[in-house]
Amino acid sequence: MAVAAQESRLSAQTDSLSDAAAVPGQKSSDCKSPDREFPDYELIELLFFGYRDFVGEPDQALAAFNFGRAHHRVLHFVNRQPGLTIAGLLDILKITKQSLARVLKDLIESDHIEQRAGADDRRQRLLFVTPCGGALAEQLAHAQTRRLARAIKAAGGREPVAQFLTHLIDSEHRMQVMGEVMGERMGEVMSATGRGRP
Amino acid sequence: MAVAAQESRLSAQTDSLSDAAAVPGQKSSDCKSPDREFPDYELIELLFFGYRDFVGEPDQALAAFNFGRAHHRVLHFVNRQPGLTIAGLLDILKITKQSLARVLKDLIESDHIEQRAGADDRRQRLLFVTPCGGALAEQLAHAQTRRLARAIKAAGGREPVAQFLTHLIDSEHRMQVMGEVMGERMGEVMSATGRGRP
DNA sequence: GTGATATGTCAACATCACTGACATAATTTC
DNA sequence: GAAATTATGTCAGTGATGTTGACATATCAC
Repeated sequence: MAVAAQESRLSAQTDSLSDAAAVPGQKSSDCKSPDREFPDYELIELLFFGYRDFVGEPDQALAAFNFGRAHHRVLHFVNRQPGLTIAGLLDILKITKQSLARVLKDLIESDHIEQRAGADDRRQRLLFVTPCGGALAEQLAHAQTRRLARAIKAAGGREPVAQFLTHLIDSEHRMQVMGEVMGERMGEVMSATGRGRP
Repeated sequence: MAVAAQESRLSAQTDSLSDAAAVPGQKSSDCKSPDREFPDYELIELLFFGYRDFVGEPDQALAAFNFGRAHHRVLHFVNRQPGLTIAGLLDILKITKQSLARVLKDLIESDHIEQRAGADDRRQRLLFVTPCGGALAEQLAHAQTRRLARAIKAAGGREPVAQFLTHLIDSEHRMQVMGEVMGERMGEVMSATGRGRP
């Protein structure tokens, strides 16, 4: 009703902002100009909803311990990279020392993670999961793996999915991330006190 | 498209084989216990890092407006579903009225979103993006679309990715989400005052 | 010994989520 | 037409997670 007329008026003014503001119908799906591609709203939203459920499942399980998503991330990476240092963890998570300290304190007090002084550098606090923490980390990872397996099956293969996710990462970070994700493959056999990330 | 579907179906059979062989870059191929599968840490982490960068880019752009991720989500869905109601938005975002009220207030005061009384039910506040808000929403969506396009290219096709993300969603929610994501496709031609979500 | 490094900690603050309670207006129902 | 229901607004309080900046301590490296 009055709405369409209003928008027409408004869009007439904002001609300079042209394409973006040539709004009335929001877009023109009929004209598929190659220079001005229509946003891929579908995938944007599927990624939103998919990720939400993906992390929502662990979130629920962690709520029983009064843990949140931040605890999960710390527990996950310490489980993955035994002997990880504080600095290493900060570099992976890209959060501040204080944010980490809070959740790490919880995890240590609840006996899910333990610290040991570094063998070579005794300033460092090497982080390890306890049996209890390792079990929890694995349990959560298994649930997520089951979900991933289902999704991979629907996708028709794991490799396209891995490629997709890898290239969702900023190209500047990609190599660093790959190193972290794949790290265990290379330096698998290490002494427990050896560094997780040299 | 049809090609992708065919490929999915065809490769579905060989997947169990290829995956079983390809995935376990993680664990060694020595012990492949079927009951106790090794967690897919790689994908879990790629999803974490990939999603972080995917939402990180909009986050940066929104910081200039003193907006956060919550503002982005609201702006996105209102842009996508013109005439969306408060209740509809709450149902999509799965947050509380208060959480929504805060960011919505910001978006309305900054002239990115506007409200109008419902035509049939005047209790409802139908939400619309302003030209300004629509432009911002589109700009952000375009940046994310470029990133997705790159990742899709690496994956070798869009359909597997869409399937993967769709099946990452809890099966109980999937249909509802599909309805929201695909909604615009079906009820494309609507008057501006028509409901976004009947 | 001096300076850099790894970590711990404190105070203060912002964002985004939550709960519960209550108010208002419009619609629906009987 | 009164009563119940619905859609929304709003207030007060809380919690989780992130931020900055400053400062303390132990250890290493030269």
